Amino acid sequence: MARQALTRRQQEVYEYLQSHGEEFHHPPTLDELCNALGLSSKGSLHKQIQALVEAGLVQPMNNQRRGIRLTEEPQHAESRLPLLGVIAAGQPIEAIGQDEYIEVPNWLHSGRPCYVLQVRGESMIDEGILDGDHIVIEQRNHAANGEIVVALVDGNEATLKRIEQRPGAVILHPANPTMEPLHYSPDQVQIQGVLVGQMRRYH
Amino acid sequence: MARQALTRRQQEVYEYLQSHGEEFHHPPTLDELCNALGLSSKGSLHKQIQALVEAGLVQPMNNQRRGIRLTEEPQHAESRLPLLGVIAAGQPIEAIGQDEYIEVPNWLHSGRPCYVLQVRGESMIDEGILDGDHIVIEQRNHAANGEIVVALVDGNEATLKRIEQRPGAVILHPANPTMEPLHYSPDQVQIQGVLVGQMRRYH
DNA sequence: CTAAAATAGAACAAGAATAGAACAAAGGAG
DNA sequence: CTCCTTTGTTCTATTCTTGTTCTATTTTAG
Repeated sequence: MARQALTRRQQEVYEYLQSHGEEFHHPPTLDELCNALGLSSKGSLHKQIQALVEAGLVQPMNNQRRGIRLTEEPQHAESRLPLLGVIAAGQPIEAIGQDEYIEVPNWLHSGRPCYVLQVRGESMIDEGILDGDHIVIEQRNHAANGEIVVALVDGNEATLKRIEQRPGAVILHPANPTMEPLHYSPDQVQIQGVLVGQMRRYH
Repeated sequence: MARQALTRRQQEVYEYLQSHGEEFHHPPTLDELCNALGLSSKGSLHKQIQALVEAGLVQPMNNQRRGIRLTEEPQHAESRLPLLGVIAAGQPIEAIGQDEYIEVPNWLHSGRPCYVLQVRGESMIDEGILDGDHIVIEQRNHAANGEIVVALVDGNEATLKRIEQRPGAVILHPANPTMEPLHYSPDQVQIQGVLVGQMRRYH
């Protein structure tokens, strides 16, 4: 499908659907969209929508009346995740420049919101995570025992460790034989995310 | 296309598009660009843009009106590399089904031809390569000392090891303290590729 | 100084967007 | 099943937007 570039208005309509599409109880009808966009003719809008259909961005609706809906997460085009910074055991996460993004293959991260950190230090060496590796973190504030998490200890020390949660205690296991497991009270430890992927380059 | 050198103004316009192009909601029109550049005549600007089109730097827009856009975007696309099979130290590479491909971020592999293998076994555990990891291999039949290579020993045993080449001998260093370096004669060892990247998923 | 480049400005033409009406098909109510 | 309402589709006429062309003038570079 040779995707023709969108015109200005088509772009606007598409972006509106992306951002405000959720506000409708049901997928919006042409009239509802006209209203929302300040148009007074649905015939005009229909033409725009039709262009989006041909561009593969909107589900074709052949005379059906199920409203306008976007195609399912189409090309996953944004397989880029924000690269938030550098994590070194025992230190705050060091932010990188602003709005840095990095390519991540889709099969490496879950469908849920994720971000990427770069690892500094050897604290996870026994888990096969080396200095300089990029790790993919799923944004969550809870974890299952045995998962590797990005945890914030005492509000400012970020660390990457395997977690064990017991009644009244949280134990963080470093994957480095020279370090001891650390015991905390649950309110000292805040889970920032769970490790779902890892990448390394050698050249 | 013999790319004619850009004039001063053409260069300026092009650099502006590169740096400030993102600031526009939609690809800018000639008028918008005039405004942003402090020009008062779009006729003039059109001539500059036209030169950039002929230089191949700006997408030609034949009477269409969808704004000015540069011709470089599609490099973000994530490429897929062939997933050839499973490598386990000391065994032939076990082919996976035919024509299997896997997404690999562009920054992980070199520009040169590469393929992907899945690792079985613990033989590279000290290099941070675990059982189940996917590794990206650049197709080459030579390597520098210290690089990690996929080597074929005696014609059928594939193995992933750090290589050391001396006159008259090839030494393969497993990255596992329980294994000894292996010495071979150069004609026993055939290099199949060099490790350039590695990926792992945890879920 | 001379040629090329850059600018302003006007005028034009074709694409894009709009309104509005009319029509057709779908879905629901009775 | 039939009628009626809703909603998608098609069409035309009109207006707006924006790329294109041209010419005259000014600025810059060799």
